[in-house]
Parts: sequence; structure tokens; C-alpha cells
Amino acid sequence: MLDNSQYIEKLRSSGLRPTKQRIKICEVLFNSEKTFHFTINELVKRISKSTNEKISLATVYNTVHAFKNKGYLKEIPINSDQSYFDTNTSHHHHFYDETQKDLIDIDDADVEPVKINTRIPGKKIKSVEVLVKVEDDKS
Amino acid sequence: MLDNSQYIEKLRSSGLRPTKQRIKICEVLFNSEKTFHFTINELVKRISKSTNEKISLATVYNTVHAFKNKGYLKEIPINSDQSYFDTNTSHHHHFYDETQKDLIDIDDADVEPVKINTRIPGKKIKSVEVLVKVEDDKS
DNA sequence: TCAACAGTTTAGAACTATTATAATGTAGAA
DNA sequence: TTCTACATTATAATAGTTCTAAACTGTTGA
Ligand SMILES: [Mn+2]
Ligand SMILES: [Mn+2]
Ligand SMILES: [Zn+2]
Ligand SMILES: [Zn+2]
Repeated sequence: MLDNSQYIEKLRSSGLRPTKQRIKICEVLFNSEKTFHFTINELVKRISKSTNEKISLATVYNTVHAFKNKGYLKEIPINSDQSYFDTNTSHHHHFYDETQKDLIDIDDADVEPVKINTRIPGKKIKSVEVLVKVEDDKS
Repeated sequence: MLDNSQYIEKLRSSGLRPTKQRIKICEVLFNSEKTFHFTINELVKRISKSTNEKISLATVYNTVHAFKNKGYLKEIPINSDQSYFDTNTSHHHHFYDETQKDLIDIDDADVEPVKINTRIPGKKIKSVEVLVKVEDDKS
């Protein structure tokens, strides 16, 4: 399969050997037209739907963390209930719909650059992320 | 004690009766000169240090959540390991020092207003929060 | 060809933050 | 004082995540 070569490369560069379980995880994560947000549980469900053989939770966690560390996935801090991940690794911000419990990308072009006029000595900025919480407008 | 009347009011308006355990929690949370960030575990330690009698974990959780719901505390999403809370309820943003695992306030005056040029139909904005992750600058 | 080995998957256990439970305690009203 | 509603507490339950150790697999090289 031609497509798999991309997955194999992603896995190798994350320090993982390309096994069939891991390639299946890649297919679910990176084969879709659009990027998406997910929790581990949601990802496991997606994987179950798209294959007969099941992949253990430990393998899913390990692979997701390796990709996150390599930068192929981002973790989005929303609350302390569960980890949210994002297959969109470009710089962008988020709406979080508290009614639907849904994360929505904000196109980076739709946000004016965030200017912070103070620094912490000896520290450098790794990321600047905006989280806009929204709820149903009943007015 | 004169000071306690403020705590009693905070408790009553949060739907809680002013008991001695809850007033002790208020003292630790709201008596300090400066505002601060904390996890539940850190709060429990602070309480232990400042009193002989111990207060059960359940009471701490319940009281913190009531204050959060009422708006006397804010929850700051950092990661999924633990909940971070903030006694500073004014509008402000944060540095998160990934090296020290430390949350630091950014004075609201030091951040230009965040402009978002898109909306979600039928939703209204509840909050806009900026999280700036920093790490040691070894350069 | 196939034994040895390094790395992988897996089920399940362990861990930890959080929430629920249910028995006991307590502040105030009557 | 007695009654009652609510609080506190220890402890259990829950759930997300990480760890473990045994079975498995793919590759190497004798
Ligand atoms: Mn929460
Ligand atoms: Mn995390
Ligand atoms: Zn996103
Ligand atoms: Zn703060």
C-alpha cells in the first residue's frame, strides 16, 4: 500500500516500529480528510468500528503519547476529566462549547496575534493558546 | 472575629452554612495577602499546616467546588493530571512554566485584548483565556 | 532452517484524582 | 432539652491513566 509509507515514516520518526496495530491507529488518526479532536476512549471506539481485530488500550495510549511527544498530535487542556487530543498540529486556537462538550478549531487567520507585554526572565515561550469557552445563547 | 463575617457571607452566598471547617478553608483561601494557584492536594497541605484539627478531603472538595460554581474561585485547565484552581477571580491570563510546573498570573494590562473574528451561531462567549507555556531558555 | 533475541502486544493489575455513600456528629430552632 | 436538617468524616467506588509481566512476533545470523 502506498499510503502506508507515510504512516511507517511517522512511526519510525517517533521511535516506533511499524506494526500492524500501530498502522491501524495511524489510519484512523491521519487518513481522514479533516483533522479532528478526540479523547482516548473516542479513539478506541473509532478504531473498533474500522477494524475487526481489536487493539489493546495500552497500545493506543503508548502510540498516542509517542506521537504527541514527536509533535504529530497536540494535547488540548480543557479540564481535568480527560485528555483531549488534536490531529491538527498547526498553530490554532479553540472554541469549547460547554453545552455540547465540543471542541472547535478557530482558524488562526481569525485571531489577531496575541500580544503579551511581559516576560519571565530566563524563560522562553513555547506556545500561546487561546481557549474561548462558549455556551448556548438564550436571549 | 471581624474578618470571619466576610467568610460567612461567602459561604452563605455559595449555599453553604458557615461551619468551623469551612471557615478554616476560607481563611487559607482568602486570608492571604496575595492570590495564589493551587491543587486540592496543595490546599489540603496548607490547611494542615495552619491548623491542628484535620479537615476531611471530602469537605475540601465540596467547599472548593461550591466556591468555583459561585465564582469565588476559578479553575485553570492545564493538563489532565489534576485540577488547578485560582483565588484570583479577576480576568487575567497565565504563564505555565513547564520546567517548574508553576502557574504565574499575567496582569491583564500586559495582554492586548484578544480579537476573534469569527463566531459560532447561537453561542455566546463565556470566557477568553490565554495560556502561555514557557520553559527554561538555555541559549 | 530455525534458534535466539529484541522489541511488541496484551490482559489485567496498580495507581491516583475525584466523587459517592452512609454512618455519625452538630448547630440551632422550637 | 429535644428534634431536625444539614455537615463531616472515613471509607468505598469510579474512572482515566500507567505499569507489569507474560505471551507473541519479526528479524537476524549461525
Ligand atoms: Mn473539572
Ligand atoms: Mn497529560
Ligand atoms: Zn484543534
Ligand atoms: Zn491566576
